[in-house]
Amino acid sequence: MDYPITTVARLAGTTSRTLRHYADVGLLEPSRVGANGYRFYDAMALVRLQRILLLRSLGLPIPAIRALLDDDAAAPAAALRAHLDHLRGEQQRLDRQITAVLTTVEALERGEEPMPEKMFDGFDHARYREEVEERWGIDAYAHGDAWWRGRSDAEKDAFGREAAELGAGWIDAATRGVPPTDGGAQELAGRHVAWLSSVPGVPRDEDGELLPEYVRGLGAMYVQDPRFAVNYGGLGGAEFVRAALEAWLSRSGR
Amino acid sequence: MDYPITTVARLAGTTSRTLRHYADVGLLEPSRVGANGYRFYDAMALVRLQRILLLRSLGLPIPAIRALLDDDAAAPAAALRAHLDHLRGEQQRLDRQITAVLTTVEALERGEEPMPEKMFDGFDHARYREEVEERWGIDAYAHGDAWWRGRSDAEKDAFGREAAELGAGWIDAATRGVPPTDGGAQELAGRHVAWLSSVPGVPRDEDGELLPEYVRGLGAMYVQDPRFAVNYGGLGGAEFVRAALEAWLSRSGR
DNA sequence: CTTGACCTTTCCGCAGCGTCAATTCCTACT
DNA sequence: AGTAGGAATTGACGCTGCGGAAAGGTCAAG
Repeated sequence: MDYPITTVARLAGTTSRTLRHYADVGLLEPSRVGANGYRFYDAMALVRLQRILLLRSLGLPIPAIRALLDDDAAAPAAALRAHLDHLRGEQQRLDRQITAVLTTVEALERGEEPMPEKMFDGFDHARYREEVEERWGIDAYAHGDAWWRGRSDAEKDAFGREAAELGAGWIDAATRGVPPTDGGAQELAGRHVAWLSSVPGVPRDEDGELLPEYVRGLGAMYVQDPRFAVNYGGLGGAEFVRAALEAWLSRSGR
Repeated sequence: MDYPITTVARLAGTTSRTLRHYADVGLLEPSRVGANGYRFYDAMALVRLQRILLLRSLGLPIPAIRALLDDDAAAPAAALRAHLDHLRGEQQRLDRQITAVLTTVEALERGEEPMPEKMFDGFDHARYREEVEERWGIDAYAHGDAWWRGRSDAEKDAFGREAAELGAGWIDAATRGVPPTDGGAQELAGRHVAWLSSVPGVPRDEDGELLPEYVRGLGAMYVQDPRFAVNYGGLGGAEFVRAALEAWLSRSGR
């Protein structure tokens, strides 16, 4: 007792194309193939199909399903838990992406320029000040604009160039796969802080050192706001920068 | 002043292949192409690249980015809000999938059969009873097993056949795109309730009618548990069934 | 015998690049 | 000038899970 392909497809709520595909990838063979090449499926095949469709509705990839169904020693619960971890990872990624889109949309609707204007800048001036002041409540850049306009073109260029070099260095370090505590990354962190420190008006302690809170706040901002993250190769790069800055702070006695 | 492709890729935290791909799909053309075919990018191209990478890091598809950057009349905020809706939809889908995987994993670890055993059944007996009792606290199937074992093979077959026909009908209705309040769907709902009602031991009121709470609970269970949803073509089908049952209940005076 | 429904295989398409492969180009060193 | 080596180029295939179209067999009914 077996049934032709369309009947099976209707019964199981899928398509004949899918059934052929499953046969192609060795996931579900028809129980019988007529002399004319027609495929037929019996009860056992239907049970297997139900299982396949269940697992696919849970999002498992086809090779995982094959392993689960074919390997007698396979532990379904363990496989599903692993899949669950993967799904949770996706969920977190989505969450972060949503907040990133949201901050960008809100900035846009406040009338801010959402995208970098100055090449190699990585340090868009007005934007930077507004963000820092609004979000972190720090009176940085009180005289920022005046300072910037007071620089010579060569000085502006040098500042921008260092920004670009830092960006490229961070991107390189982040994609090389070394930990943020790595020597190279820590050197970058030092340079980054020095670069920040070259700006007058940023918040400092009595010794003239940047406030660690300020550096931490910037790190958080790099991660949260894609308009900054883009300067470090995207979200992953920004997270690397934040971690490296954090490590640098704790290593240099906060 | 322009830069070769690898330099630009490193600066922007991407790859030369990606830049070529963007040129292929008309998203970012190099500002200059040497006589030898080499690509070079100037400051304007870099700015555009930064914007592209920012938008991609937000998850926007390439055609949307092209529309945003090329169409002067495009409203970036609106596009991003639309994208946000899409992301939220994905998030909800993920949430539901995660709970589905979780219920399956938990059932598995309680030692239950996670997958359908009886073809055309859609009504696995022991499972059904356990689920209903455990989850909905209803003393259904008090005599269920005895009743089932007492049936003749022909009766079992008829019961299973009706289950299969209902399943196929639901799948068909759900994929046809009609609303759950549609006449055909409502007729299915009626048949479904009658089918459920043919089982002794299910909870009823004084008139012998199924308790609406019981029907509602089953509808919720079809949606939440993929082991049931699979009988209705997956999550979407199960949601259709739940909605149709709900509508049927309210139309038949609760 | 023809129609029409259902079946077959085969191949392109999709999103966004990664990853060869084969080839050419530029720079630097001898 | 020759040559090695690094960097660039253009194809073209691969991946995921099928959808869909083309071109053609099969089968029951009229």
